[in-house]
Amino acid sequence: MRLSTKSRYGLRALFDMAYNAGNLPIQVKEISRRQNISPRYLEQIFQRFKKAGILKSKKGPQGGYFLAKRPEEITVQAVMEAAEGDTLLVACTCDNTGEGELCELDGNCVTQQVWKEAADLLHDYFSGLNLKTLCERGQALGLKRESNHKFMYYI
Amino acid sequence: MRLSTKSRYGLRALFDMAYNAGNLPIQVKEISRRQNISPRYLEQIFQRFKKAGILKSKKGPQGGYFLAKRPEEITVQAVMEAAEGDTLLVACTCDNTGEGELCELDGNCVTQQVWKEAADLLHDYFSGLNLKTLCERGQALGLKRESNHKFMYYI
DNA sequence: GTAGTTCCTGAGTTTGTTTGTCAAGTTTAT
DNA sequence: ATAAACTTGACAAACAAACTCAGGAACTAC
Repeated sequence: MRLSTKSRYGLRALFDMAYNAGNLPIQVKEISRRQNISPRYLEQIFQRFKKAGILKSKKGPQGGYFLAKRPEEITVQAVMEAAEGDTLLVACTCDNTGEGELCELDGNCVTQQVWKEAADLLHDYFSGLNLKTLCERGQALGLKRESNHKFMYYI
Repeated sequence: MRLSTKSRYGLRALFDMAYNAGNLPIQVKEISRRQNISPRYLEQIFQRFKKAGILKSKKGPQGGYFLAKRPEEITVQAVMEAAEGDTLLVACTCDNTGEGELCELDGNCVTQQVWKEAADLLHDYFSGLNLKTLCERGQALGLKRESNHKFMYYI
């Protein structure tokens, strides 16, 4: 039950954007440098976020990605769903490959309840968190913002 | 974030044992038939449970696996840890491959908090459930027990 | 038209799942 | 006692899926 890197990297990257960039387009290159994530891989993750309506993009110089909504409108739950794709939070409603019926027939699926309740637990928790929440936490922790980073290297 | 089949199959199998077999040794073959799980794979999972002190085994005819403790002493949490091995519940305390320090340096790990809290949530939930709990649930659902199943095929 | 980006497709590597083979131990029947 | 049948135990090969990364095409600003 490992959390995929898509979620971990993805959330870290989005937090980074909300915390450091605000609304401005920022390049994958920048984020990957700050967060130490493979740029190419991060691009893929961002594609998912784009399809999910979390990010928008702009090509060309001065281009990059930027948040499609306000930070408080982007929940961690939405990020998870976009990143993991299958939207299976904990994974099993006992229908892995159409074996769902069999589970019902057997009736032996108390475990299904367990996974369902666990998934709900996570769902509720993740739904209560959004990028704004995370930014506030970051500020509470005293995390440094790397603002105007673009210009630092041009002088 | 998919729950590995080791956990799903494993818990289902253990529940099956507690519910149907009681203390008697039961064969992998039987469980895999009832639960529709690949027998060889289930054996591997049971080896983990054996090492974790959840199951014991007996070879030869009339042999099989049986619970090493009473059902109420086997928590779902313990099953998860035994099945998943790495004991990583949600996976990331940000030290995937010794990159932990880097996360601290960056200080950009608000996400670490999030995963930690989510993991704790699951840990608490799973620790509150055990095989006896599940059996009671099964009974409440009116699941049929397949008792004396051995003899049914010998007449 | 040139440089800086995102976007699309694919390939290599790892991990998870399944199946196969044979050895070791136990019970039962002869 | 001895053989036969049954069951776990250990190892490894085959198969599938997912993770990770790379190359080049498409687009946009200047």
